[in-house]
Amino acid sequence: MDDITVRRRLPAGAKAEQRIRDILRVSREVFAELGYERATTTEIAQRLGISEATVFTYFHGKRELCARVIEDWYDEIIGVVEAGLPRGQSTKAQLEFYVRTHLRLFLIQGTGLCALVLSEGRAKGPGLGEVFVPLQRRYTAPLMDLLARARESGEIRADLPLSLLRSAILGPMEHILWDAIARQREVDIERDIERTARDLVALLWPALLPPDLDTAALREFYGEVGAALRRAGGTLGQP
Amino acid sequence: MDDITVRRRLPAGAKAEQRIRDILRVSREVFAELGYERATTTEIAQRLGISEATVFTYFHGKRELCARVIEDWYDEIIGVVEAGLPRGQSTKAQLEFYVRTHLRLFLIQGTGLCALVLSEGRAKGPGLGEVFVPLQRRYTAPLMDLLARARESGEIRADLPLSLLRSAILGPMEHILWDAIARQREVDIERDIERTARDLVALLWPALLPPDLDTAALREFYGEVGAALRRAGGTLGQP
Amino acid sequence: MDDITVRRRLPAGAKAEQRIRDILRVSREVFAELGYERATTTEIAQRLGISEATVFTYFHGKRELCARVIEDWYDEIIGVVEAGLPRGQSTKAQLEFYVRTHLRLFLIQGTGLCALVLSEGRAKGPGLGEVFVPLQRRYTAPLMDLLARARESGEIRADLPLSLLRSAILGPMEHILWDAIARQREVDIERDIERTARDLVALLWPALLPPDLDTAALREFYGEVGAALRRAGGTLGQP
Amino acid sequence: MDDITVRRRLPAGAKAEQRIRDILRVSREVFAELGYERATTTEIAQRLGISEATVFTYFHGKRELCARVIEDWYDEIIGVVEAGLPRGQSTKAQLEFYVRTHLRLFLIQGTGLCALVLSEGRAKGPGLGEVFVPLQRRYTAPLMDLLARARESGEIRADLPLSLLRSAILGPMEHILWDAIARQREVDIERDIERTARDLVALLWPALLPPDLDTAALREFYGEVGAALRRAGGTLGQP
DNA sequence: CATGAATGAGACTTCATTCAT
DNA sequence: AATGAATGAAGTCTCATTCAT
Repeated sequence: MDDITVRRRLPAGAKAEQRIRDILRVSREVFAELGYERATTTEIAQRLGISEATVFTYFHGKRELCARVIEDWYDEIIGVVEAGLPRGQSTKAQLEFYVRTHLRLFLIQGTGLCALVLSEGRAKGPGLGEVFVPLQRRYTAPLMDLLARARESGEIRADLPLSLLRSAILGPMEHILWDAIARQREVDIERDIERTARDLVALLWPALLPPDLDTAALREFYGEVGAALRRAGGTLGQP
Repeated sequence: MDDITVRRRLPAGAKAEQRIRDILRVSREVFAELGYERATTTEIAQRLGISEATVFTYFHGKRELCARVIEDWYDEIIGVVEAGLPRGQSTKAQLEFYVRTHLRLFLIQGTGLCALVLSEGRAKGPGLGEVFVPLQRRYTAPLMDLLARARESGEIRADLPLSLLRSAILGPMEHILWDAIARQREVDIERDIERTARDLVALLWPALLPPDLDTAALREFYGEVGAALRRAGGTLGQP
Repeated sequence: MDDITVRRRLPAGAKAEQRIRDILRVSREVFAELGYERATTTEIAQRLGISEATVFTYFHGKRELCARVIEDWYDEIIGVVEAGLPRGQSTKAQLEFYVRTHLRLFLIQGTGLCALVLSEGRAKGPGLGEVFVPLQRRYTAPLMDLLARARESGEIRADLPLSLLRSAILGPMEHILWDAIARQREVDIERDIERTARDLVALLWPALLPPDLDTAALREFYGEVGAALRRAGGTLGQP
Repeated sequence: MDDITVRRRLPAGAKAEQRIRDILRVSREVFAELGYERATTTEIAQRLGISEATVFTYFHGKRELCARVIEDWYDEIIGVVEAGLPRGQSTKAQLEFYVRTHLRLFLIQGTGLCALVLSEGRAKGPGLGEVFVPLQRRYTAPLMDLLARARESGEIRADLPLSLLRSAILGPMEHILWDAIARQREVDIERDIERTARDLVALLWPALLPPDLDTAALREFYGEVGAALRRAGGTLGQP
């Protein structure tokens, strides 16, 4: 549609890349603070101490710029999660990591961006909407994988759609974040995040477990494993 | 402040009330579709087939109009919930009603408005923010009451803050809605809503119950052993 | 020009006249307070507690209304001056009356109208300008007559254009009024007016007198008249 | 207050300064012709053959633009007067210079601006009023100084407030200007100004001198007797 | 490459005025 | 006669975007 118009080639090179990084960094701030519509190219250029025209030298327009900001932000989050997820540990531990990491990343700078995504993701007209779907998919992929594996092994319940489980985890997180923003409490974030993440997983964990396991069966299993452990302990020493 | 100028008296009659209703109805649509900034008074007037000036005859400005739209929408939701909540039935049944009602109201038209509230509620400067706080409180009041009563009677857990429980219920709902919007599947909504509401409560219900510490610990142990076994299985083959 | 458009007939009758008087009274206030452009038909109607449309039932438009307001105001002033001017007394006394009367009429309500005339009288486009010239002439006529008579009798100087003398009297009056408005001192107006009028005439009077009369000749004349008076006094008694 | 939004940095260069001068020049014309309210940014832009937006690139709004126009105009007048006032010469000569200079400056372009100041200086609300008070003071300062010095030396009368003397000089000037505008006679301005200035000072000068009480009283007596004689003459015939 | 400068398009808003009732 | 209701026309102002230098 629009792409009939000829687009000038954007600059490239080491210096150019630094420029681009700077513009993206500041744009992220501005879009996060003000949202897409209220953010202005003027503001971005001014915070950088450069001319507005320069911004347009490196990006084809406000929309593209914003799209890049959001993509980069997603990439960052996805990268941190994929790099740090303690795959060796228990599902619950991985879940806690996931929640904690997200809360931290969002609270530090991401709430505005979160709002940005939420509100711009739905624009009807010539909005940013198209950009989001694949990003959203990549973004939730680690969590979906985690849940899928846990379900295959029977560790978590299989009687409900995975997407519902995902919503039950991401939803509260977002809600908590909005609440935090609304209340402007930015004090003692670190501590709060730790505790909130632990509390939230503690709260949700029972919801994820298979509902049909009988306490009696559990006890029996517990007893048997204990006995096996004790027997092995005679040979191997305490684990 | 600057309002030395006298404002035209608003029309008030049977016809006028119909006009106001019409304008509000269409404005709700437009704001919901486009958000505050992208929505234009021109669009609203055009959809109604009236002059823009007429809109300003009934509302003092875009902001006031939007505020009214949001207030009315909240009022609607609050009204429906308060009127229909089956207080005589079990907590779980009430919760199901609450979830079902919200999903329905939001899906029918409210998602855009939801986005509106979410994104405008945080606007700096002379935004709509001030309007929202009390509305938000009234809006969550029925749920908070429900939870508080259930907690006093020992029916649900008391070891975590109520606000967390609230987030664990409202959050997933919003997330589900966003998901639905993003996917544009508006087919078979009625059936979906019924099932989704039932599923969601089924999912969350165990999370709300007081943690039977024994059972919980057992379940966790069970899960962890299973996981360890699987991990080892990768190396050793099935035992 | 504009008068090609058909004008509806205006209402007439006793009731109608009262209406017209009311509208004119309030319009005068509003125009005086706000000036032509900032005054609105809305404001006028609202202060009267009537509908805007009613104003247009009695006047063809804002412009005509304002023109009537100004005409009536001029008529008032002219009437008061013509009725009260003490023609039997000395020129100086008449001048004092003229100045005092104007200061009072303007200060009580006229300053806004004065501003109105001053600023609207000069509008290039489709302004009110045409209305003013004849009014201005009628308005200054009493003063011009007074000066003309005094000049014919040799009482005041004949070496300068009458229009200059007129400016030397009206100009300071307006300047004093502007000053008073600017300073917002509306305290003790009555007393101030009295004194200011006396002072101003005292100041200007020497300027009006013929400059060439020799003090010596005056003294001689004085002596002769005095002698004549004394002689007559012997027959007639003290005057 | 609401100025959270960042304002575009104003251009600043040689070209920019020329632009600013052009805009100010034309704006002065337009405001002078039409007054603040009737003047439009559209008109200003059109006369310059530029886009309206360009005007707003250099000035933050109509009000600021108008304020600048008036300030510049005051500065011009003040500058010319202060630079040219022949302080070495007689008080009367200085007064003549002052009057002549003002008449010239005002007649050439200033009458509209004079009206602007007069009518906008009194606007309620967030008008231009605040700008004027200090300007007005600087503007009248040279005249006030001149009068004060002359009074100290006993050259002019001390029995009336200085402000009255000032009004007696500035007032007629303004009145003469209004008159000139109203009559649209812009022919032979130079010659007219010279003569009018000389005449006006000739007229007012006696008013400023200390009242030689004897002479003044005599003149008054003379005038009154003459008047009485004339009046009686109407009845009695010439004596 | 960077930018100063300009602008088209469009937003919200006001208000005198008309007309059917 | 009075008015409720509607509106055309116009005004101020913003901002993403372009282009010559």
